[in-house]
Amino acid sequence: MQSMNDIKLKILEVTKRRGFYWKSYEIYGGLGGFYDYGPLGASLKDNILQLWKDYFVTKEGFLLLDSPNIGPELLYIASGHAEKFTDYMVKCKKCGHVFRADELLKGHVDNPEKLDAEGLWKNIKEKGIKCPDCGGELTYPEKFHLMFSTRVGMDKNAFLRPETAQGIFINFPIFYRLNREKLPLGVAQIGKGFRNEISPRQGLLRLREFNMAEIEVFIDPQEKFLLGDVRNISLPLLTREGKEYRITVEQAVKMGILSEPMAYFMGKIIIFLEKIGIDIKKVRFRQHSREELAHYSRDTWDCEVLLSYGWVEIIGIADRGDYDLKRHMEYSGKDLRAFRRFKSPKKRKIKRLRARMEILGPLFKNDARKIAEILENMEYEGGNIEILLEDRKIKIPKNAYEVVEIEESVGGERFIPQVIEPSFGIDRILYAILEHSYYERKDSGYKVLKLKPRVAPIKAGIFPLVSKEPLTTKALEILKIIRDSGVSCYYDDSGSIGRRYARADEIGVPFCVTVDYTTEKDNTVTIRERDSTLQKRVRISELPEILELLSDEKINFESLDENV
RNA sequence: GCGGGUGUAGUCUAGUGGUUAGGACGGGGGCUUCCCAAGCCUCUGACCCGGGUUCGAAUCCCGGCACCCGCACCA
Repeated sequence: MQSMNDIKLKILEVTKRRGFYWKSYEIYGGLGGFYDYGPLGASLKDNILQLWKDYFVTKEGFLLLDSPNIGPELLYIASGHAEKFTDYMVKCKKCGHVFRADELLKGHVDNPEKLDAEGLWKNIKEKGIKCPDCGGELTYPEKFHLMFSTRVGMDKNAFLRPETAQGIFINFPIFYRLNREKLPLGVAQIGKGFRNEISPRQGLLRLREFNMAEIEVFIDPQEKFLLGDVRNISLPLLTREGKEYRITVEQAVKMGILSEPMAYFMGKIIIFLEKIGIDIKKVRFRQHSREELAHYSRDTWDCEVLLSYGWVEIIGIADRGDYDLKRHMEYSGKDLRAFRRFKSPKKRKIKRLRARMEILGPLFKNDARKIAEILENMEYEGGNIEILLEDRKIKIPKNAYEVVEIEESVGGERFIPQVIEPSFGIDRILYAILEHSYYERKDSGYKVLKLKPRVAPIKAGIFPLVSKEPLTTKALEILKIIRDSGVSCYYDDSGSIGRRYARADEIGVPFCVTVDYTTEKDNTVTIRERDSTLQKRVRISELPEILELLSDEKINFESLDENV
C-alpha cells in the first residue's frame, strides 16, 4: 500500500517526464502559479473540454460565448470584484504574521470592511489592536488586490477577468433574444481566468492563470425546473450543518436540501465526472458555510474530490440569485430583465393622459413631441405632473393634457432572472483525472494511467513485434492509415515489445496495435487493451473503424469480436 | 506574506572546500529479440540565479527565484 504522498510525487514525476505539464518560465527562474501544458497535457485538456461541451452545451441546448479576458474597470466595480477582491492587510512587526485589517476590527467597529487604509489605521491605533498571535505592533494597512490590473490604451484602467461569468451576464439581453426570449437559458463559456493569489501552491491546483468552463443558467423562479433524467442519480452531500446524506437528486429536492436547478446540475456533474474518469466514490458536494459564501452568492456547493492533497474543490455550483444582473443594471443603466408572459392577459382599468399638442406646442417648442410621448406613456396617479426630460425637471400645466380612463390588457411583466452557476476548474479536473487514473501493476509495479479512451491524449500505439523488416514497414503503413482516419497514434520500434507496451501504459494509451509474423500471412494485427493486457486479432482493413469506435467508446474492447 | 525544509542531466539521486561532479533509469544509434521495461556495445546530458568569503565553492555566507510542509489567504 502506497501512501498518498507517494502518489503525488509519482504523478509529478510522470507528468513532467512524459510531457503533460510543467512550470512555466523555468529558464528565467520560474514564476509562481503558471504552468505550461505539453503535448499530452494540452491534448488531454482539449479532450476534457470536448466532452464538457458535448455534455453541458450540445446536449443541454445551451449557448456558447467567447468573450475577452480583459474588461473595463467599471465592469468589475459593478460586479463587486473591485471592492471585494481588495483586502487591506496588516503585518505583525514582531512575529511577521499577516492579517486582514478588517477582520481584526470586527467587533470593535461597525462595518470595518468599508474603511479605507487611513480609516483602518486610525481605528487600529485608537482601539489598541495588537497582533492576535503574539501581541506585537502592526504595520500600516497595505492594499492587496486579487485581480490583475492593467491599462488599455494610454489611460483606461482595466482588469484581467477573475471569472468568465461577467462576460455572460453583461450579454444577457443578446442571449435572451437569441434564445427567442425563453427561459431557462444556459450560456456557457470556456476560457481563462486570472487571480493574483498571494501564494500559489500545489501545482495545477492553485494557479494564477487558469482554465475554467462556466455556465450561467438564467431561470424564472416562478417556473418549475424539471429534473429530467437525473432524478435518480445518487448525490453525496455534506451540508453546512455537517450532516451527510447519500440521496437521489429527487429526494434532495423533496427534503428541501437543494433547489431543483442546483440538484439537477449536481446530478449532471456526477454523470460527467464518471464519463471523464473521476472515481465518483471519491466525490462529494459540500455546502459553503455562511462566512464562506462569495459576495454574490446565496448558496454554494463545492464539488470536491478526494486527492492526495485532501478534499479539493473542482467545481462550484453557486446560486447567484439576481445579484449580477441587478448590479449591471444599476451601473450600466441598461435593462437586463426578462419578460414573463401571463397565462391570460390581465385586464385592468387605468388612467392615462392624452397630450394636447395645441397647448404643448407653443409652450415647449421643439421639446413638445418628446414631452407628449412621455405623458402618453405614463400612468396617471393624480396631482400635478412634473416630468424629467434630459435631466431637466419640467412642470406640465394642467390644461396641456386630458385624463382618460381606459381598460388595458397587460400581457406579462418584466423581472430579473435568477442565476445558477456551475463553474468548472479545468486544471483541477485534469489533475484529478490523473490521480484517479494512476495505478501500478500488481505483479511488476509498472505505472499505468487508466485514462478513458475518450480523454486519452493518444489512442493507439503502432508497433512491429520486433524491429525488423518487413514488420517495421508494415507497421509504418498502418500508422499512416490510422492517422489518416483521424485517430491520434504513434509508432515505436525501440527496445523490446514489452518495453513499448509499458511506455504506452504510463501515458494512458488505451490500445496498442502490434504487427507480427502472422500479419504477412493473413493481413491481421493484434490489438492490446491497456488494463487487461488482453489481445484480440483483427483484420487490417477493419482496423481504422475499430480503433475509431474504441476511441469514441462506441464499443468496448470486451465486446469486440475477433473477426479473422 | 511568515516559520521550517529543499534546489546536482529529461527523471531519481551520490557527492559537505581541492583534478576531467559519480551512478541508476530514460533518450538517440547499433547488435540481439516471434508479445509485456531481458541483455550487450556506444553516444547524449546536470551543480536554480546573482553577489560575497577563499588561492580554490555544487559544498560556507548573503540576497533573489522556485518547490515541499505548516500558518495565513483562497471572493
